[in-house]
Amino acid sequence: MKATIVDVARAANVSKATVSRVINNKTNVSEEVRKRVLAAIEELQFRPSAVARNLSNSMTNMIGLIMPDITNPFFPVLARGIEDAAHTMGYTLFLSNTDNDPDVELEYVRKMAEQQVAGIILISSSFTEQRASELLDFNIPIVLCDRSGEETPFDTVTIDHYKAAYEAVAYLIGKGHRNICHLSGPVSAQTADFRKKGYVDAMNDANLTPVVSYGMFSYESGYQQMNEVLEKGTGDIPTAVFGGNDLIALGAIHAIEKSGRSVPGDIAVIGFDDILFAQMSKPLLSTVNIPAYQLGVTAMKTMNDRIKGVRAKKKSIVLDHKLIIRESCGREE
Amino acid sequence: MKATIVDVARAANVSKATVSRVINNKTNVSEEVRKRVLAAIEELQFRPSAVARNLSNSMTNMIGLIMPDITNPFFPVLARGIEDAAHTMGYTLFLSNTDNDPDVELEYVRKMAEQQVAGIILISSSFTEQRASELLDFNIPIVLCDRSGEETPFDTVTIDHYKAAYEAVAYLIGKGHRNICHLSGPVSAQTADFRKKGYVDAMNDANLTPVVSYGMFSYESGYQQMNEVLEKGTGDIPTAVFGGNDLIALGAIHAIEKSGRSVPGDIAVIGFDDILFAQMSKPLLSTVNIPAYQLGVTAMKTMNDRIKGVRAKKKSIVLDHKLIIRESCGREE
DNA sequence: CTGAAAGCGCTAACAA
DNA sequence: TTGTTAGCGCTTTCAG
Repeated sequence: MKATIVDVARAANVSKATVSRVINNKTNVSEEVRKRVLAAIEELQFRPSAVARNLSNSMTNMIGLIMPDITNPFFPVLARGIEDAAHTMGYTLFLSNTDNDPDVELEYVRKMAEQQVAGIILISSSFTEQRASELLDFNIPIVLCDRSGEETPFDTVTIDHYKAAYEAVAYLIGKGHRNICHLSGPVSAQTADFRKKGYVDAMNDANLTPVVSYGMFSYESGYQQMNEVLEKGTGDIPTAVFGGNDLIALGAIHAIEKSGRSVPGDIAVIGFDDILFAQMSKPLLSTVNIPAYQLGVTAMKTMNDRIKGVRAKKKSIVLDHKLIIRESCGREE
Repeated sequence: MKATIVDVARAANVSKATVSRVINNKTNVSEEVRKRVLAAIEELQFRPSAVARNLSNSMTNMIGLIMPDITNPFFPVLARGIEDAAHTMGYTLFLSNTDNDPDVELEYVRKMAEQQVAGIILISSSFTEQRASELLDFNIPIVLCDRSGEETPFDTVTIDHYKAAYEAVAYLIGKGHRNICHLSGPVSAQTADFRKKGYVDAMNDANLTPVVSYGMFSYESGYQQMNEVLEKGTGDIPTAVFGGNDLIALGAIHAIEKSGRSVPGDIAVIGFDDILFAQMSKPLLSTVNIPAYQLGVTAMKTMNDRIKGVRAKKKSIVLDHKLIIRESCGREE
């Protein structure tokens, strides 16, 4: 059987309270007694039960992280940022994947609420008003990450997807492209939607006609979407493509090259996210860099402030993105 | 304030015990009372505290996952396998990254032990005997994943890194290569070591001279290691390279091509892991496929069996790897 | 079928 | 400075 606080108390010939005091580094314990207790702890290999502490404090140091899919190259970096920050702040992190299924998402929120997590960092794909009110019912700190929404009641840490997309497309337009198509992610995903809007507005502002195709945020989807675009006939073939994320862009490049065309020679391609592989592909992928790690760290900090009651009113943080021009859309002159 | 079991009991006009019975689906509750309680639960939005339950049961349903770095493309898939399995089995998963630091690793084990996790799935870089005995002291189920060791007292789920490496190198030799170098990961990593041994033995068995360089399991490291090899002078330049993992192999390809040589024309390259990018790179990367997802699922199953006490004696599972020939080492004739 | 009561391991007044 | 005593919210005998 594992040693408990009573065992230690007995061994050190003190009360539980005293043992509690020393393991919590309270000052009001005589040096002599403290030593005795410490010795007993060492002796018995005593390790205080977080469960019992949590119950007693009616407060845990666990944070729930709910994200679409850790397997998507963008998320591990984000998760790492969160975990690192959580660790240094003394929290422990729960991981879960929703595959963008709202029901699964809610199930996880429920599960984590039962675990009495101190807070939940949510990377929700589709964030509706109804969902917001459901979440509010849990009465637990939530910070939305990589999803914005002035309209939500929660703290928010994200980048400006709309603006970033607008800039990427504007860049393409600036390079002389008139026929630019957008290979978007799923309609239901908020980020996909924001990026699409940025694309559409950039096109409209330049008096160009937006053309968007919807798919998944994956390499295969990008490949397939691009193939469909390519099959439309010579006249309609774009000179530039804006991918909803890097995976899509990479898949598109594959399709383009397979069709005998070159990137950026025949068709320029630009992605979104700046995942690790964007710096390894051929051609090197031009894309919009999102500070994923920093996003995670910031989200965790925001969460901690919220938990510690540092601030009462909602906070919306928007980190900076950056257009990264590499090879896939033609180098800078 | 959140509703507790007493609130429900009061509202339903029954005792806590009865409420407990219904939330645990015990049979000995009359239909009428059950309904009344259920109504009260719904009414009060009651959600049983896992913390309290855990304390009472002196057993949690949390599993700790300790891995080097979720940011390394191989791990997210593994983690996903574990998480999916954990979820369906009713467990909740803690995530942590050690960066291969044994001290950090131990710190996390300690932390998770305090959290009273039901078990720990450990992907340990360097697994010594001393570490094994330290771990044993925690007296908590541990399954080693992707790390083997007949010599450890723990359950183990892995693939045969040695054999896989041997086969990859033998394949290269079979293709006529005599001068094959190995770009290994860090000496301290067990997997790197096993793979290196497989390489060395394959070379020796063919009366060839092994040449190995050590680095990190990263793209940059592969790039740099390959550059060093290339700088050695024309005579020593290998005709084939075996990368310690895919990232290294990909980095090596970059270095090779940058030096004006071609892959696989001048130098054949083969990697290890079969990460997502191996199927997207140019040339497509030949590599050894590790069933990462399956590894995760199996590890979690093994853990569950252990926790449930299905078996007492140690279990060592070795899953199958598979040599995947794509483009980077020359296509099959 | 239902309730009373003890206890899981720890913390936090309140006394001494 | 140290000990006593209630709980924290739930499960689980043991009676009835």
